[in-house]
Amino acid sequence: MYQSKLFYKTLKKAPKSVEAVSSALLTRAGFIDQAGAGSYSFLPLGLKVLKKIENIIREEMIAIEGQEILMPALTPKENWQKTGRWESFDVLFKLKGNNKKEYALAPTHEEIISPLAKKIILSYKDLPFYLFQIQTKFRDELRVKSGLLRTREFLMKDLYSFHTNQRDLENYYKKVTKAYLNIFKRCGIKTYKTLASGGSFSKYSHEYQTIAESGEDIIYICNNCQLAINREIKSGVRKCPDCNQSKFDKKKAVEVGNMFQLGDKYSLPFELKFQDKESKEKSVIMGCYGIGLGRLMAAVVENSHDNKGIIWPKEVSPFQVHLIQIGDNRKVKQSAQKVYKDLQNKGVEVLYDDRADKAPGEKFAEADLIGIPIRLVVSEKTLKNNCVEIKKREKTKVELVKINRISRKICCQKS
RNA sequence: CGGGGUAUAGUGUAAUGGCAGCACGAGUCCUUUGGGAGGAUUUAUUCUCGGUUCGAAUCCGAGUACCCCGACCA
Repeated sequence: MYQSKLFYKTLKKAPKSVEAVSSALLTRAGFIDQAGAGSYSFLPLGLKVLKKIENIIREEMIAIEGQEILMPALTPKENWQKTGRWESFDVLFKLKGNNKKEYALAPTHEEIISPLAKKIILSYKDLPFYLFQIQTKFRDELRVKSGLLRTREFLMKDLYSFHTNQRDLENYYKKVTKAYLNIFKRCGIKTYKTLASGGSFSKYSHEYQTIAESGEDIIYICNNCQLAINREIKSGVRKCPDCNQSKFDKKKAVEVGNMFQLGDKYSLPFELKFQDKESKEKSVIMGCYGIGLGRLMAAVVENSHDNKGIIWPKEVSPFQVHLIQIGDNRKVKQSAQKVYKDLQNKGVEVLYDDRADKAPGEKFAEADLIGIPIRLVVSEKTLKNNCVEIKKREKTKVELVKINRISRKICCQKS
């Protein structure tokens, strides 16, 4: 991508209404734009990151036999009445269509997926299965917060599992735990599995929390085994339920994912049943598992930045390489072009700062702000030695590499 | 939903009730090219509506938007 063509604009200062570090940096670097309270546009750079996160999640879901589907956001009132959530779900977006027909913009999809599953499940032979989608959710939050961390409209991965019994659910629950840890690791953040309230779903749930100053949750991390406990249930918990120790670190954190054992909570209202081996009718046992993509993206930035800007972890960076051309004479331009084409031909995603009218300082400052992990510089100075300069975003050390070796060097680092 | 705050150029900010200014950005021209470079020049319906006043960015009222704290929160 030629930077001269990229739809973006950087800001030296964040708009004054922006407070959280992640939204300040994402706004300043041209990844997102606020459309209103709790609603954001993702610009080309931001959408690239979001898509990378989406693909990581998709891969990990497929690896645990998840099958991708897509359900509607616009959903009929009757489904929500069946579970009582038309009234009890206080952030439900309700709207009226023609003929006074009422709808909910779905904040989650148990009410949609349960009747869907009912059409497929007849016998124990149809179970288990696992369905997920990556789709926009709507929640009419009483108060939005901290940029992408709490919005009214957000992309969410929601996975639902269907089982014949509790033990099978618990086994799958463990698999999802592993998949979640992979996802967060690949996104470059450390998360803590956190025991939390089940809300309206179940007695307990598990959340995946990452430490962040802008976070709205308080968690207590066990010094011994690293299990965390959400403040919302901590008052009743003196010792770590996993290892029985009682020393904890208290931290502010962002919840990037969660998991619930639903049991038959939604099977009952939707009469989600199957026939077992003895031809007896039983309720399907369900689990649900969510990850907020935009929030995860913001959490990555909360975790990984310095005073100059964002530092993207490799797998979620909008581009792998930021190629900067300094000076505009023919030799520099041709050499930079060649490096750009070589890398592209090898499948490396490159943002190429080809702008002739920008001073070097500005280009470097922008590159630091945008935060692509590898920076290459082609200039008269480097070309004297027939070289390209290479620097990692988080390091200060620069290195010169012969121009004909650079694409190979980058491709080696990739793997 | 309760409480608090803010609203001036694209962004950040100034202006006793008395000429709307500055910095950066952006446009044009020139110079410059290794850490947001320099010069010239251009760039505003002070959120909206109403009121007070000779005169309102400034005071008053209403509205709207956004932010923060709390409550709430799969």
